[in-house]
Amino acid sequence: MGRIPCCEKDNVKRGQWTPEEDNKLSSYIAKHGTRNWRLIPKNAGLQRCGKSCRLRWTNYLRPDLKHGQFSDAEEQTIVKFHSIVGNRWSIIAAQLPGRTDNDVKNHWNTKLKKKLSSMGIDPVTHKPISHLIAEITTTLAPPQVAHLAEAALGCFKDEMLHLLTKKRIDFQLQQSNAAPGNTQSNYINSKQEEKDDTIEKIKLGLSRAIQEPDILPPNKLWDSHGPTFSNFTGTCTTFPASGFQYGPSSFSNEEDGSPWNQSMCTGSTCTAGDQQGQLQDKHDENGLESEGGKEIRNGSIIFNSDGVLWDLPSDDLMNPIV
DNA sequence: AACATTGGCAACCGCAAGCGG
DNA sequence: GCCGCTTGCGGTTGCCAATGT
Repeated sequence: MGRIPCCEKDNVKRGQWTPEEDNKLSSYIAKHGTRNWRLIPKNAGLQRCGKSCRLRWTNYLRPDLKHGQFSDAEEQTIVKFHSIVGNRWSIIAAQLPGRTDNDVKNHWNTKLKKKLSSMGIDPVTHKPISHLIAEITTTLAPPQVAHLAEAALGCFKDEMLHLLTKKRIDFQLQQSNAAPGNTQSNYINSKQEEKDDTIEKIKLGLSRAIQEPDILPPNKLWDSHGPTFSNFTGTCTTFPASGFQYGPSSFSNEEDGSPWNQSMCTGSTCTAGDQQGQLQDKHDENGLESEGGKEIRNGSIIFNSDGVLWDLPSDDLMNPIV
Protein backbone atom coordinates (compact mmCIF):
# COMPACT_ATOMS: atom_id res chain seq x y z
CA MET A 1 0.00 0.00 0.00
CA GLY A 2 1.48 3.24 -1.07
CA ARG A 3 1.70 6.38 0.89
CA ILE A 4 -1.32 8.66 0.52
CA PRO A 5 -0.33 11.84 -1.30
CA CYS A 6 -0.60 14.99 0.75
CA CYS A 7 -3.03 16.45 -1.77
CA GLU A 8 -4.79 15.86 -5.06
CA LYS A 9 -2.06 16.89 -7.44
CA ASP A 10 -4.42 17.43 -10.36
CA ASN A 11 -6.50 20.11 -8.69
CA VAL A 12 -3.63 21.85 -7.04
CA LYS A 13 -2.01 25.05 -8.16
CA ARG A 14 1.74 25.27 -8.06
CA GLY A 15 4.37 27.93 -8.47
CA GLN A 16 4.45 31.50 -7.26
CA TRP A 17 1.86 32.65 -4.77
CA THR A 18 -0.31 35.61 -5.66
CA PRO A 19 -1.10 38.40 -3.18
CA GLU A 20 -4.73 37.20 -3.12
CA GLU A 21 -3.65 33.72 -2.10
CA ASP A 22 -1.36 35.18 0.54
CA ASN A 23 -4.26 37.20 1.91
CA LYS A 24 -6.56 34.22 2.01
CA LEU A 25 -4.03 32.08 3.80
CA SER A 26 -2.99 34.79 6.25
CA SER A 27 -6.51 35.71 7.19
CA TYR A 28 -7.54 32.10 7.59
CA ILE A 29 -4.58 31.33 9.84
CA ALA A 30 -5.19 34.52 11.82
CA LYS A 31 -8.68 33.23 12.60
CA HIS A 32 -8.15 29.51 12.92
CA GLY A 33 -4.49 28.92 13.54
CA THR A 34 -2.27 26.40 11.84
CA ARG A 35 -3.78 23.15 12.96
CA ASN A 36 -4.06 20.46 10.28
CA TRP A 37 -2.39 21.80 7.19
CA ARG A 38 -4.23 19.33 5.01
CA LEU A 39 -7.54 21.05 5.74
CA ILE A 40 -6.30 24.61 5.64
CA PRO A 41 -6.21 25.12 1.86
CA LYS A 42 -9.65 23.57 1.47
CA ASN A 43 -11.18 25.66 4.24
CA ALA A 44 -9.38 28.81 3.17
CA GLY A 45 -10.57 28.44 -0.41
CA LEU A 46 -7.14 27.84 -1.84
CA GLN A 47 -6.29 25.46 -4.64
CA ARG A 48 -3.02 24.60 -3.00
CA CYS A 49 -1.45 21.60 -1.37
CA GLY A 50 -1.37 21.74 2.41
CA LYS A 51 2.31 21.35 2.35
CA SER A 52 2.64 24.28 0.00
CA CYS A 53 0.53 26.38 2.39
CA ARG A 54 2.68 25.40 5.32
CA LEU A 55 5.84 26.35 3.48
CA ARG A 56 4.39 29.62 2.33
CA TRP A 57 3.37 30.46 5.87
CA THR A 58 6.55 29.37 7.62
CA ASN A 59 8.94 30.79 5.07
CA TYR A 60 7.22 33.98 4.06
CA LEU A 61 3.93 35.00 5.62
CA ARG A 62 4.60 34.51 9.31
CA PRO A 63 4.37 37.95 10.92
CA ASP A 64 7.48 37.45 13.03
CA LEU A 65 9.70 36.93 10.04
CA LYS A 66 12.51 39.29 9.26
CA HIS A 67 12.95 40.09 5.58
CA GLY A 68 15.92 41.69 3.92
CA GLN A 69 19.67 41.62 4.20
CA PHE A 70 21.47 39.51 6.75
CA SER A 71 23.50 41.57 9.15
CA ASP A 72 27.17 40.89 9.86
CA ALA A 73 26.21 39.54 13.26
CA GLU A 74 23.74 37.16 11.68
CA GLU A 75 26.34 35.99 9.19
CA GLN A 76 28.80 35.41 11.99
CA THR A 77 26.25 33.33 13.80
CA ILE A 78 25.52 31.24 10.74
CA VAL A 79 29.17 30.53 10.05
CA LYS A 80 29.82 29.87 13.69
CA PHE A 81 27.05 27.36 14.09
CA HIS A 82 27.59 25.80 10.70
CA SER A 83 31.10 24.91 11.78
CA ILE A 84 29.58 23.10 14.73
CA VAL A 85 26.41 21.48 13.44
CA GLY A 86 26.97 21.46 9.69
CA ASN A 87 23.95 21.70 7.42
CA ARG A 88 21.43 21.56 10.24
CA TRP A 89 19.65 24.64 8.98
CA SER A 90 16.79 24.49 11.40
CA ILE A 91 19.19 24.52 14.34
CA ILE A 92 21.12 27.40 12.87
CA ALA A 93 17.95 29.30 12.04
CA ALA A 94 16.77 28.83 15.61
CA GLN A 95 19.65 31.06 16.69
CA LEU A 96 18.44 33.83 14.40
CA PRO A 97 15.07 35.24 15.40
CA GLY A 98 12.94 35.99 12.38
CA ARG A 99 14.97 33.89 9.98
CA THR A 100 13.86 30.58 8.54
CA ASP A 101 15.92 27.56 7.76
CA ASN A 102 15.26 28.20 4.09
CA ASP A 103 16.57 31.75 4.43
CA VAL A 104 19.68 30.56 6.17
CA LYS A 105 20.24 27.75 3.71
CA ASN A 106 19.86 30.04 0.72
CA HIS A 107 22.09 32.69 2.21
CA TRP A 108 24.73 30.11 2.99
CA ASN A 109 24.63 28.60 -0.48
CA THR A 110 24.64 31.88 -2.35
CA LYS A 111 26.82 34.14 -0.25
CA LEU A 112 28.58 32.74 2.77
CA LYS A 113 30.13 29.74 1.08
CA LYS A 114 31.73 32.02 -1.45
CA LYS A 115 32.84 34.47 1.18
CA LEU A 116 34.59 31.77 3.13
CA SER A 117 36.21 30.37 0.02
CA SER A 118 37.46 33.79 -0.94
CA MET A 119 38.97 34.05 2.52
CA GLY A 120 40.85 30.83 1.90
CA ILE A 121 38.62 28.85 4.23
CA ASP A 122 37.02 25.59 3.23
CA PRO A 123 33.28 26.07 3.83
CA VAL A 124 32.76 22.41 4.60
CA THR A 125 35.43 21.87 7.21
CA HIS A 126 35.89 25.54 8.17
CA LYS A 127 39.59 25.00 8.00
CA PRO A 128 41.90 27.21 6.00
CA ILE A 129 42.47 25.63 2.62
CA SER A 130 46.23 25.81 3.10
CA HIS A 131 45.75 23.78 6.23
CA LEU A 132 43.85 21.12 4.28
CA ILE A 133 46.57 21.02 1.67
CA ALA A 134 49.14 20.66 4.40
CA GLU A 135 47.15 17.83 5.91
CA ILE A 136 46.93 16.12 2.58
CA THR A 137 50.61 16.43 1.89
CA THR A 138 51.55 15.07 5.29
CA THR A 139 49.03 12.27 5.32
CA LEU A 140 49.22 10.85 1.82
CA ALA A 141 52.18 9.31 0.13
CA PRO A 142 53.76 11.60 -2.47
CA PRO A 143 52.44 9.68 -5.49
CA GLN A 144 48.92 9.91 -4.10
CA VAL A 145 49.32 13.63 -3.50
CA ALA A 146 50.52 14.12 -7.02
CA HIS A 147 47.51 12.34 -8.43
CA LEU A 148 45.18 14.20 -6.13
CA ALA A 149 46.70 17.51 -7.05
CA GLU A 150 46.37 16.73 -10.71
CA ALA A 151 42.74 15.77 -10.29
CA ALA A 152 42.00 18.81 -8.16
CA LEU A 153 43.61 21.09 -10.69
CA GLY A 154 41.39 19.59 -13.33
CA CYS A 155 38.24 19.96 -11.29
CA PHE A 156 38.78 23.31 -9.67
CA LYS A 157 41.18 25.00 -12.00
CA ASP A 158 38.90 27.87 -12.85
CA GLU A 159 37.85 28.51 -9.28
CA MET A 160 41.42 28.39 -8.05
CA LEU A 161 42.62 30.64 -10.80
CA HIS A 162 39.89 33.09 -10.05
CA LEU A 163 40.75 33.19 -6.39
CA LEU A 164 44.47 33.19 -6.83
CA THR A 165 44.78 35.64 -9.65
CA LYS A 166 42.01 38.09 -8.90
CA LYS A 167 44.05 40.45 -6.84
CA ARG A 168 47.08 40.18 -9.07
CA ILE A 169 44.99 40.92 -12.12
CA ASP A 170 43.41 43.91 -10.46
CA PHE A 171 46.80 45.12 -9.43
CA GLN A 172 48.26 44.63 -12.89
CA LEU A 173 45.28 46.31 -14.45
CA GLN A 174 45.92 49.34 -12.35
CA GLN A 175 49.57 49.27 -13.27
CA SER A 176 48.87 48.86 -16.97
CA ASN A 177 46.45 51.72 -16.90
CA ALA A 178 48.94 53.89 -15.14
CA ALA A 179 51.91 52.99 -17.27
CA PRO A 180 52.08 54.75 -20.65
CA GLY A 181 52.33 52.41 -23.60
CA ASN A 182 50.90 49.52 -21.65
CA THR A 183 47.58 48.95 -23.34
CA GLN A 184 44.55 47.05 -22.19
CA SER A 185 44.87 44.65 -25.11
CA ASN A 186 48.37 43.77 -24.04
CA TYR A 187 46.98 42.95 -20.69
CA ILE A 188 44.24 40.76 -22.12
CA ASN A 189 46.68 38.94 -24.35
CA SER A 190 48.86 38.20 -21.40
CA LYS A 191 45.96 36.86 -19.37
CA GLN A 192 46.21 33.34 -20.73
CA GLU A 193 49.92 33.28 -20.07
CA GLU A 194 49.14 34.44 -16.59
CA LYS A 195 46.79 31.49 -16.08
CA ASP A 196 49.28 29.00 -17.43
CA ASP A 197 51.93 30.52 -15.27
CA THR A 198 49.70 30.20 -12.23
CA ILE A 199 48.97 26.56 -12.90
CA GLU A 200 52.66 25.86 -13.13
CA LYS A 201 53.24 27.64 -9.85
CA ILE A 202 50.52 25.67 -8.14
CA LYS A 203 52.06 22.47 -9.38
CA LEU A 204 55.49 23.63 -8.27
CA GLY A 205 54.17 24.44 -4.82
CA LEU A 206 52.54 21.06 -4.45
CA SER A 207 55.58 19.20 -5.65
CA ARG A 208 57.72 21.13 -3.21
CA ALA A 209 55.38 20.21 -0.44
CA ILE A 210 55.78 16.59 -1.44
CA GLN A 211 59.52 16.77 -1.67
CA GLU A 212 60.01 18.77 1.49
CA PRO A 213 57.71 17.23 4.09
CA ASP A 214 59.79 18.73 6.88
CA ILE A 215 58.47 22.15 6.17
CA LEU A 216 55.05 21.01 7.27
CA PRO A 217 55.55 18.93 10.37
CA PRO A 218 52.33 17.19 11.28
CA ASN A 219 52.24 18.66 14.74
CA LYS A 220 52.77 22.18 13.48
CA LEU A 221 50.54 22.34 10.51
CA TRP A 222 49.80 25.95 11.03
CA ASP A 223 53.29 27.11 11.52
CA SER A 224 54.27 26.50 7.97
CA HIS A 225 56.80 29.17 7.21
CA GLY A 226 58.41 27.15 4.45
CA PRO A 227 58.37 28.27 0.85
CA THR A 228 55.70 25.78 -0.09
CA PHE A 229 53.12 28.02 -1.73
CA SER A 230 54.55 31.43 -1.22
CA ASN A 231 55.51 31.75 -4.85
CA PHE A 232 52.08 32.07 -6.28
CA THR A 233 50.23 34.06 -3.71
CA GLY A 234 49.93 37.59 -4.82
CA THR A 235 48.61 38.92 -1.58
CA CYS A 236 48.29 37.06 1.59
CA THR A 237 46.96 38.45 4.77
CA THR A 238 48.77 36.96 7.69
CA PHE A 239 46.77 35.51 10.48
CA PRO A 240 46.63 37.39 13.70
CA ALA A 241 49.17 36.34 16.25
CA SER A 242 46.47 35.15 18.57
CA GLY A 243 45.44 32.58 16.01
CA PHE A 244 42.78 32.46 13.38
CA GLN A 245 39.24 32.83 14.52
CA TYR A 246 35.96 33.97 13.21
CA GLY A 247 35.19 37.07 15.11
CA PRO A 248 33.48 40.38 14.75
CA SER A 249 36.59 41.97 13.32
CA SER A 250 36.73 39.33 10.67
CA PHE A 251 33.21 39.76 9.48
CA SER A 252 32.49 43.39 9.17
CA ASN A 253 32.83 45.97 6.51
CA GLU A 254 33.25 44.08 3.32
CA GLU A 255 34.44 47.08 1.43
CA ASP A 256 37.32 48.10 3.60
CA GLY A 257 39.62 45.21 2.93
CA SER A 258 38.62 43.32 6.04
CA PRO A 259 39.29 39.63 6.10
CA TRP A 260 35.80 39.02 4.74
CA ASN A 261 37.01 40.59 1.60
CA GLN A 262 40.49 39.21 1.45
CA SER A 263 42.18 36.03 0.71
CA MET A 264 43.00 35.19 4.27
CA CYS A 265 45.63 32.67 3.54
CA THR A 266 46.41 30.86 0.39
CA GLY A 267 49.98 30.11 1.12
CA SER A 268 52.59 29.28 3.62
CA THR A 269 53.53 32.88 4.18
CA CYS A 270 50.55 33.04 6.45
CA THR A 271 51.53 32.61 10.01
CA ALA A 272 49.68 31.67 13.09
CA GLY A 273 50.19 31.94 16.77
CA ASP A 274 52.49 29.49 18.45
CA GLN A 275 49.64 27.92 20.32
CA GLN A 276 48.22 26.55 17.16
CA GLY A 277 51.01 24.19 16.48
CA GLN A 278 51.04 22.67 19.89
CA LEU A 279 48.04 20.52 19.41
CA GLN A 280 48.18 16.92 18.40
CA ASP A 281 45.82 14.98 16.22
CA LYS A 282 43.86 12.60 18.37
CA HIS A 283 40.28 11.66 17.83
CA ASP A 284 37.90 10.63 20.49
CA GLU A 285 35.00 8.27 20.07
CA ASN A 286 32.54 11.03 19.38
CA GLY A 287 34.29 12.21 16.30
CA LEU A 288 35.39 15.28 18.15
CA GLU A 289 39.04 15.36 18.67
CA SER A 290 40.17 15.01 22.18
CA GLU A 291 42.54 17.14 24.14
CA GLY A 292 45.35 18.24 21.92
CA GLY A 293 43.19 17.54 18.92
CA LYS A 294 41.32 19.76 16.58
CA GLU A 295 38.15 20.21 18.47
CA ILE A 296 37.91 20.19 22.20
CA ARG A 297 34.72 21.08 23.95
CA ASN A 298 35.36 22.54 27.31
CA GLY A 299 32.06 23.73 28.59
CA SER A 300 30.87 26.04 25.91
CA ILE A 301 34.30 26.84 24.58
CA ILE A 302 35.18 25.00 21.44
CA PHE A 303 38.77 24.64 20.39
CA ASN A 304 40.42 23.27 17.38
CA SER A 305 43.99 22.81 16.38
CA ASP A 306 44.06 26.37 15.18
CA GLY A 307 43.45 27.69 18.64
CA VAL A 308 40.19 28.84 20.08
CA LEU A 309 37.56 28.95 17.41
CA TRP A 310 34.44 29.75 19.31
CA ASP A 311 34.00 31.07 22.75
CA LEU A 312 30.33 30.48 23.28
CA PRO A 313 28.91 31.74 26.47
CA SER A 314 26.08 29.56 27.63
CA ASP A 315 23.50 32.13 26.66
CA ASP A 316 24.94 32.27 23.16
CA LEU A 317 22.77 29.33 22.35
CA MET A 318 19.35 30.82 22.16
CA ASN A 319 17.98 27.38 21.54
CA PRO A 320 20.06 24.55 22.83
CA ILE A 321 21.40 22.17 20.27
CA VAL A 322 20.16 18.69 20.94
C1' DA B 1 19.97 45.40 -28.93
C1' DA B 2 19.95 40.59 -28.46
C1' DC B 3 21.42 36.68 -26.40
C1' DA B 4 23.81 33.99 -22.78
C1' DT B 5 25.21 33.45 -18.20
C1' DT B 6 24.97 34.09 -13.34
C1' DG B 7 22.97 35.02 -8.80
C1' DG B 8 19.36 35.08 -5.55
C1' DC B 9 15.41 33.36 -3.89
C1' DA B 10 10.97 30.88 -3.54
C1' DA B 11 9.00 26.67 -3.95
C1' DC B 12 8.96 21.71 -4.49
C1' DC B 13 10.24 16.90 -3.42
C1' DG B 14 11.03 13.06 -0.75
C1' DC B 15 12.53 11.14 3.45
C1' DA B 16 12.32 10.62 8.38
C1' DA B 17 10.72 11.66 12.93
C1' DG B 18 6.92 12.32 15.92
C1' DC B 19 2.43 11.31 17.49
C1' DG B 20 -1.95 9.25 18.44
C1' DG B 21 -5.09 5.38 17.93
C1' DG C 1 4.69 -2.77 18.65
C1' DC C 2 2.28 -1.52 14.40
C1' DC C 3 0.02 1.59 11.35
C1' DG C 4 -1.48 5.77 9.32
C1' DC C 5 -1.09 10.50 9.33
C1' DT C 6 1.09 15.06 10.08
C1' DT C 7 4.93 17.82 10.44
C1' DG C 8 9.83 19.01 10.07
C1' DC C 9 13.84 19.04 7.55
C1' DG C 10 17.45 19.27 4.00
C1' DG C 11 18.48 18.84 -0.85
C1' DT C 12 17.18 20.26 -5.28
C1' DT C 13 14.87 22.67 -8.91
C1' DG C 14 12.87 26.44 -11.39
C1' DC C 15 11.96 31.17 -12.14
C1' DC C 16 13.31 35.77 -12.83
C1' DA C 17 16.15 39.78 -12.57
C1' DA C 18 20.77 41.42 -13.07
C1' DT C 19 24.93 41.28 -15.40
C1' DG C 20 28.12 40.14 -18.99
C1' DT C 21 29.35 39.33 -23.89
